[in-house]
Order: sequence, then structure tokens, then C-alpha cells
Amino acid sequence: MDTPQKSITQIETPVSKSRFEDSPVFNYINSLSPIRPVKSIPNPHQFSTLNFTSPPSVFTSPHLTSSHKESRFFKTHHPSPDPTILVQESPDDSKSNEEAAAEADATTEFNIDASTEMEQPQIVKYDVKETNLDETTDLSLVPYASPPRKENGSASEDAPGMEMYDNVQGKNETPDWDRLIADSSEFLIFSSPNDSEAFRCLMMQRASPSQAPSVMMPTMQPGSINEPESSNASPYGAVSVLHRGIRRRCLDFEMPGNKQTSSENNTASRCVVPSIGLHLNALLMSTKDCTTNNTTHDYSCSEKYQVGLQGSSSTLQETLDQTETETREDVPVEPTLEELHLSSPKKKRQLEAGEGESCKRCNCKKSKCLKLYCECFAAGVYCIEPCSCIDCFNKPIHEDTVLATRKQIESRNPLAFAPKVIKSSDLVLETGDDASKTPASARHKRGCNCKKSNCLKKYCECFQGGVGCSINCRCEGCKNAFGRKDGSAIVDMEAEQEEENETSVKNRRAKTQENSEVYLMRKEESSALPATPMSVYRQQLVQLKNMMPPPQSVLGVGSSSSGMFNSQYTRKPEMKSLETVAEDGAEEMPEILSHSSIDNINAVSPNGKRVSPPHLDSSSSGRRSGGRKLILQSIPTFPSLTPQH
DNA sequence: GAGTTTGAAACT
DNA sequence: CAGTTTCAAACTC
Repeated sequence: MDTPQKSITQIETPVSKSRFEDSPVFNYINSLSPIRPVKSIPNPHQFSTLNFTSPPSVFTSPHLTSSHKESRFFKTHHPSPDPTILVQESPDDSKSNEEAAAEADATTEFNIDASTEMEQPQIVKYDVKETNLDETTDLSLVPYASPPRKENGSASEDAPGMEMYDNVQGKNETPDWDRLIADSSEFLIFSSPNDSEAFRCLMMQRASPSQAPSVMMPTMQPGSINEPESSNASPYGAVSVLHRGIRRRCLDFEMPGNKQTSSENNTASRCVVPSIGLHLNALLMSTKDCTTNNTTHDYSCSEKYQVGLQGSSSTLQETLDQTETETREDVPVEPTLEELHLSSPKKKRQLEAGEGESCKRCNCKKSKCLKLYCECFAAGVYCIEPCSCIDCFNKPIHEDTVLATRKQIESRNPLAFAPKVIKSSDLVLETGDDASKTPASARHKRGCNCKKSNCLKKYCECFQGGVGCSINCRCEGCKNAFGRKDGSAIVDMEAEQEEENETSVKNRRAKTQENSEVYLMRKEESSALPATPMSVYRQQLVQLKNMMPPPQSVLGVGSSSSGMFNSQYTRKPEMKSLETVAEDGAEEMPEILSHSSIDNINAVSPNGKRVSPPHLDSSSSGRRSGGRKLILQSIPTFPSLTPQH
């Protein structure tokens, strides 16, 4: 906020200086002048920021991968842009107004100094950084802490934002940052499922304001030093790191008065939406309406959640568990999806088991939850109480083991923890698979190998993922309701069923149709719901991006499944970037983008159905056309976004 | 709830 | 890379 103004003022000043340089008095005045303008100009400044942020958001969002966004987000904290961030955040944050104001003033002064040093360069630098960083994934690899300092140099240090940030954080240094970034990055992850995560994160915090921050912070920062201060002493501090990430994501949401909400949250319902911003609430409402949507994001949510937790200690898990349980209770959605999907009471059973929902609950007995057999592990989530696993090592306590195992698995198969289902566009890129050939908009990465299930049961990962089988599949007798391997779409299901002359065929057909419908519902909902929250986040993120420097930390892989671990593990930039882009970005991004505008979201979510759900429809109805995929993903998204915003 | 089926993951 | 074993989810009863 302040920075831009300052910069502007500064920029302007030079001209004035040229005029008045002659007289030292003027110079003196000039030196003083910047200060006032900065403070006094808040309005213009805001506008400027808005303008500044918004345009890039539109442009950037599409271009940027989720990971970038995430990374950026984190970066922002550190780098120069701080002032803006600070300004925004400080108010948002629970900092006492007085303190915040005082700090702001102080910061402004510092900013001026810093800005004077940096001045225009800063701003310019800003943009440049973004572009550069975005473009170069390498930067992402760079240790989070180091870059900002280096880049900004003294300026960054001096930068009020930095100070603020440091103060808030208690000045834990790099190591914390890395972690923090990694953890936060996960939260930031944009994969559609993630949206829910973000929600949850918010939920978490809101739900247990005291706990959430503290817990979160611990996760973020191993050193407990900051925690007490942040959480207790200064609400702001507590919120600080975590919140920032969250805030940024939820900025809009929280705007209304997060502090209060957070404070309220303590007493108030944890899982409840109320804590979340209006948008989120609306979304949730919509989601509830949609009901089915949750399934997707459930999964993701829980995952991310836990992912975020990963770093965290058991306490986090506890909170998560609580939140999960609460959320589950609150949100009937997930079960509906699977229930619908299978349309059988059993599904409810599953739901009861907790499986249906976002949270994965395993039942491992021999794998110790350290193999991909374990759904929790595979999803990048720690096992939680509801899990009935035996000798489980997939717990924060055994973080090292988990990580090591994970690395091993990844070393074997870099994509082991990547989302299994990828959208068609991605597939096209990766496999070169013709969209036209592939019935479904999304495909299973590796493809299934079903022999007896005819890809009509959840044994089939394709079917389970709600996607049609593709060329990659080696299944036999594929009758995948979402799209056959041969390319026949769901629409063809009828034909398939016709083919099946068996009496059961009718039943199956009904089921399959249900499934397909459910699937559509689910997808629409899921897309709508996740998308909406995502879109919001993205918007915010975009804004943040604009404000913030490029991402240094991990490439936030959007993949829902891999989320946690990915963040923690240094990813192969290539792989991840591709996947991320393809999956999160390509798949969801477009949708989100198309819906990205809040307006769109509202419009869509409330009804629970999107106006034009691309891939969903195709998959469900089997009416997918490869062409459609491409169109939907790539083309529409950008235009739609820009105009709206 | 127990048992069976299934196919992915892991192993050889 | 192919075949086999292991494993846990999905499913059935």
C-alpha cells in the first residue's frame, strides 16, 4: 500500500526536486514531503494498489502456475513488497489498531527511507521479479529466506514490511522460513481440491483461533519461540505468518473482520463457516446446496490440511482431527458424493468410516502406512485417529521416516505421489493422447489395468477417479461409465449396456447412469465449489503476486494428492511444474479462471451448478469431446477472467 | 462384521 | 520388462 504511493511520491519528487533543487529549503521540504503524501494519500494509494494488483492478477493467474502463485505468496512476505502487504495485512491482522497504526507509521518512515533508496527501482523491480521468478523455476528452488534478503538487500532489511514481518515472527530466520514456506505453500496450493483446504485452514484457524495460530505457527516454525508471542501476546503475531498465507488467500474473506471472527472463533463454532469470509460462507452455502461437491475437495482438503500439518506436531493433527470431524459433521457433502456415486447404503458405510470424505482413513495392517497401499500415505497425509491402521508410522512423530520413505518412493517413481487423475489437456501434453480419442476430459495418469471389474467399480482407479479410461489403460472389457478406453464416452454407456444383454444390465445401466449423473453432479459441484473458493484465493493470490516478489520456495504443486509432501520435498521442477500446470493449472485453473471472478463464483456456486461445466459435463454425460476440453481449458479462461476483473 | 474379490503397489 | 507376491480397498454376504 504505502510503498506504491511512496514510490510514486518519490518518483514525482525528483521532478519537483529538479525545480527546487536550487534551494536547500525545497530539498528539505521535498525530503519531508514524501512522508506526508504517503500517509495522507491512503485512498489513492489503495486505488493504485488495487489497480496495480488487479491487472496483473488477471494476466498472471492464467500464466502463472499454481505453484508460482504459492511461491509468490510466500515470497511476498519477505521481499520488498512488504509495505503493501503490511499495510493490507496490518489492518487485517488482529494487531491492535493502535499498535498497527504505530507500526505502520514507523514502517512508513522506514519505508520512505528504504523507498528513497530503492525508490522506483523497487517498484520496477517488483514487476521484474515477478516475471523473472515466475519464468525461472530455479528461483523456486532457492532457499526462501535467502533470496529476499539478497534481492532487497539493505532495502529489504530496512523495508518496513520486513521489519514488521520479522517482528511478528520473532525474527526466526531462514530455517523457519523454509519450513514456513513449504508448509504455507501447501496451504496455498490451488488445486481445486485444495480450495477446500484453504477453507479448512481458515476453518482451523477460525475454529480454534488460539490453537490454530499457535498450532499452525509451530508447524511453520519449528522454533516455539515465536509461537507464544504470536499467539498470545500479539494476535497479529500469531496470525502473522500463517495468517498471512491464509489471509492472502482469504484476504477478501477475512476483510470483513477476521480478527473479530477469529476471536469469536474461540468460542464460536470452529468448523463453522462464519469465521470464513463472506465469500467462503457463500461458497460453503453453495457447496452445501451442491452437496456433492465436497467429495473432491474433501479429499483435497483433508490432504492439504494434513499436509500443512505435516510439519506440524501432533497437536496439529489433533486440531485437524477435530476440525475434520467437525467439518465432516457440518458438511454432509462428501458422503453424498460417494454415496451418490455408488448409490448404495454401503457408501454411507464408507462415509461413516470416514473414507468417503476428504479425510482419508486407512486400515493398513502390514504396510505401516508407509507405502502407497496406504491411502493416507499416498495422499500425502498423516494418518489420524479415525484410521484403524496398525503399527502406523505415518504420523508426525515419525515424520523423518515418512519423509524418507516418501523420498524413496519418489526416487523410484517421481510421480508416485502425483495426482492420479489428470485432465485431458494435461494428458494431451504428456501422452500426446488425442483428446478426440479420449472420451473423458480427465484421465488417469497411468491408466488402469482392470480385468474383471470392467472398470465399472471402484477397483478401477479410473472409475474411482471419475474419469474415463484412456489409451494408457490396459483394462479388459472396459465399460467405464465415464468413458471407455476405446474412446466411447459415457453417452455410449447406453450402447454398452445394450451390449450387455444380461438382466443385470438394466440394473447396471441404472447404476451407471446414476453414477454418471452423480459424477456430473459431483464434478459440477466439485468444480464449482472448489473452483469458487479457488478462484477467490487465486484472485487474492494474484493480487498478492502482483504485490509480492516471485516465488522462491517450493513450486507449489497443485496436486492434491502430493500437496504436503511435495512442498516438503524438493520437487523436480520440471516434473512438478508440468504436472502442476497440467493438473492444477490446466485442469482446474481454466475452470477456475473462467469462474474466477467472484461474481461468477457467486453466480455459479449458489446454484451449486456451474453454467458451463466443461469437463464435468463431458465426463458425466460421456459427452465429452476432446475438442471441448481444449477449448474450455485454454481459451475461455483467460478472456473470461480479464473482462470480469 | 467377516470374508471375498480386485487391482495397484511392491518385489523378484 | 514381465511375472509374482503383497497389500488394502472395494465389495459381497
